[in-house]
Amino acid sequence: MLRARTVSDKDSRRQELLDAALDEFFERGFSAARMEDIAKRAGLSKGTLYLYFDSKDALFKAIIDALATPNLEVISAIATSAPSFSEALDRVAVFAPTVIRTSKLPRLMKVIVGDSHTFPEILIEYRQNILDRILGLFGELLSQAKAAGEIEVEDPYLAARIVMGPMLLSGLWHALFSDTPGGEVDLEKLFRMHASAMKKAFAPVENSQ
Amino acid sequence: MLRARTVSDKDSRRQELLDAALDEFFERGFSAARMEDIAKRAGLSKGTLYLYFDSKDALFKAIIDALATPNLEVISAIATSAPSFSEALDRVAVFAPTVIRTSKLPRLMKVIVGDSHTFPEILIEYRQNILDRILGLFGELLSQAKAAGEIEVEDPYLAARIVMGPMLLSGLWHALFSDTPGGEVDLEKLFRMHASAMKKAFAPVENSQ
Amino acid sequence: MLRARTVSDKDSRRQELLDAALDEFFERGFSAARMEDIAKRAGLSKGTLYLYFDSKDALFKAIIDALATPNLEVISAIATSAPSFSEALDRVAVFAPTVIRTSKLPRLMKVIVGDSHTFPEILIEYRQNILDRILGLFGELLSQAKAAGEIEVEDPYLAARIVMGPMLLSGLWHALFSDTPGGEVDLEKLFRMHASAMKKAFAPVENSQ
Amino acid sequence: MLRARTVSDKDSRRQELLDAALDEFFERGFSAARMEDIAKRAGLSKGTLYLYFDSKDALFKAIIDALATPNLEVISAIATSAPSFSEALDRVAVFAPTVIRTSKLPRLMKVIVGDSHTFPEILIEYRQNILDRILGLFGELLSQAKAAGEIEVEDPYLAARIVMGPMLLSGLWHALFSDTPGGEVDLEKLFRMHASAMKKAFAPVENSQ
DNA sequence: TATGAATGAGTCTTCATTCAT
DNA sequence: GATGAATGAAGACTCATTCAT
Repeated sequence: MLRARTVSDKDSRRQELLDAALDEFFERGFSAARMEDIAKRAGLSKGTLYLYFDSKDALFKAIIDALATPNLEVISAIATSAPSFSEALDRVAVFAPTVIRTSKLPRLMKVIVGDSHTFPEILIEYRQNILDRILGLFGELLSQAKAAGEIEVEDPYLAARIVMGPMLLSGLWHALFSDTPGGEVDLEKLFRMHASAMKKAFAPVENSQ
Repeated sequence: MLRARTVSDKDSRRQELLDAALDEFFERGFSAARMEDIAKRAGLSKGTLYLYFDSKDALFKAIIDALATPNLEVISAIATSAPSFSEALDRVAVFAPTVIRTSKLPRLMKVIVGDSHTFPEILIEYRQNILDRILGLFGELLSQAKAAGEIEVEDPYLAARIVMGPMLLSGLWHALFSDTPGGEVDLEKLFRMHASAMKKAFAPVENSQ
Repeated sequence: MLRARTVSDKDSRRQELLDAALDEFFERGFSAARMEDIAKRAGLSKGTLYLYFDSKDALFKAIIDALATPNLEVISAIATSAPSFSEALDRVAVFAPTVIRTSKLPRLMKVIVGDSHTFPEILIEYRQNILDRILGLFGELLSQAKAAGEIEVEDPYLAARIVMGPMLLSGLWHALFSDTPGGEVDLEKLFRMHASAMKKAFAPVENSQ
Repeated sequence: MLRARTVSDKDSRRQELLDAALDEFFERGFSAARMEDIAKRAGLSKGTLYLYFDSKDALFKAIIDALATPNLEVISAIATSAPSFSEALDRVAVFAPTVIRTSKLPRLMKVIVGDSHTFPEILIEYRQNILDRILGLFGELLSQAKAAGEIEVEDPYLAARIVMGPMLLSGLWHALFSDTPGGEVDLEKLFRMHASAMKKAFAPVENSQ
């Protein structure tokens, strides 16, 4: 392989390694993934991989770091920019299928679920920094919608789990089964139904006298 | 260790090994789990473990076999015995927290998600025999409720994923985080809200003239 | 298995175990042979085998002991009872094919060649007590025939190796190849030719003027 | 250990490993030989051995492959280049002692006899490709000599076994006993006698009127 | 920087041997 | 005496990591 001379060369090579690693971790699991395979997948040799990451552990952590924040931001953008709960659900219905199909998020979810045990402290950190944040955003959204009289809900932060549940299910399902016969799901239709269902689920009770 | 002489001795020892294995696979992942640790957790030696299971692979498959069907049946019982969709949701609200807290199902879910790659064929089989079945049961339930005019829903079998989503989320969450500070969730409240939300989500539109 | 009550019961059971062990050692080699398989082959359990032989090593040694002397005696009988070298060869021609085909000798030869390294001291002992003895008997036979003017030979004890060579070859060949296609040898014909060839090989030079 | 960088470095290291493996297989038998000992004997570590051979099995097969053909060729050269049976025997008398004392052939013979059971298919192949070929060469030699009136023999291809027998005996004997007291054999003398004995054994009957 | 040869700790699996029943 | 469950030492093989080139 040619040498990476410039800083941006190094950055892009680093990124290729992260991508390759996520793929291998996803396909084989952290323990079973081989450093040499990761390097090869990125078109490099085993030794070179170690110029970029000190260890397999470091590689794992780097993946989490590299993906957690951006993903959080995307989701955050959807949740916070929407003027209403209803509008947020519509945006989810539009974006979720694409995110599930094209982003690394579903693969990352699978890796985190599957290999979390390797670094318990990372798992806790991840939950606090990412998952709690995301649930908090949706909880906040519901909370504000409730305050605005848009919806009626007992505990907005718990309700966020009801809203997010189908997304997790769809993401993991896609990661695990999308390429097996009978494993395809019509995500567009599903999330259209999801938006509509959630709107009705939390709609204020009509007291129309 | 005392000797297992009778058939039932051997059965119970086999069961202890399966339990120990699920725990180890759950805590460390299939690859990283050590046969010796599994044996020790069951109070036996490495060699003895091999009297009961031919290999690590066989142990993994035995876990799936031993747990898949019973779990399917429990869920099936809830879904099919209910006289209505509404009643089924109420039952889920009652049982789900207990199942999530006390059964092996959440740990099994985590293991299957995390180590699915080890035996791709098992994963597919599991999806077809268990997951598709469960989703199918709920889909059927929704379908019948729709036919009975109890609910209004575009695609009952897709809607089943909306209903199941929060269960998966709660199960995995419990498996991963229930023992970490801040990871507890009020499952009773959550599933009460879930039942109520789902009832409203698919309630027929009131045409109140 | 029924208990061996009488002394002769025990003897015959011991013999069955020795036979089974020779078979397994022959088929798998000493290292790879499993005590359990030996026991099963004799219709007994692993534990019972240890009532008769203290260890795998002891079993190996017992085989040598049990077979070495009788075999030596049979050969000795042929070599010493013959009134002449010529007559001895004729008897070999008659007996060798049967011995090769039906006795344990060829299998024993293979085991000794193959697993001798396990017990170097046994190998040396075996050479001295059995092989040197057999070669010595034939050497003696040749020596006497030379003294009697029946044959002409430079070194009778070395010549014995020329006479014995084809027997070893045929024995090992039979042990290794007799049951594979194309591995059969017409032993009767071979040893008839052998007898005739050896008679001529060592015949005194005719100085018939 | 220094690194093998060039192709020829790797070739020679491979050869060292083959030599070490033959030694270990010869001394301990295939089953009992330890990969680590083989590696150490070649001055390498266990892991490095696996860079050159995929498995213990592969190592065994590689030994056969590496030695079978060259040995066949040497023998073939002696057998086919001789102008007469008599001349061939004289050449054998010259070469056999050296081959037995210095080549790997006797050790290989012992390994093949002793560990044949490990790979039955290799054994059959070896018999067909090497042993049958060698016996065939000598058979052919005898056959031509017979046609030329040099010798008189009923079945030249069977007679080859009579000629070869002492070579096998001497080879195995040397491999097993040459380094034990009393195990030395005067090979030069033996093969001189062998040549002379075989010439006489198959000499045409003098019909001297 | 980049490479891949070398290493050895770590893990699955086998099996001789023991011993409770 | 007979059995086979239990044990743990031993060995094949893998792979993260190092480092000479």
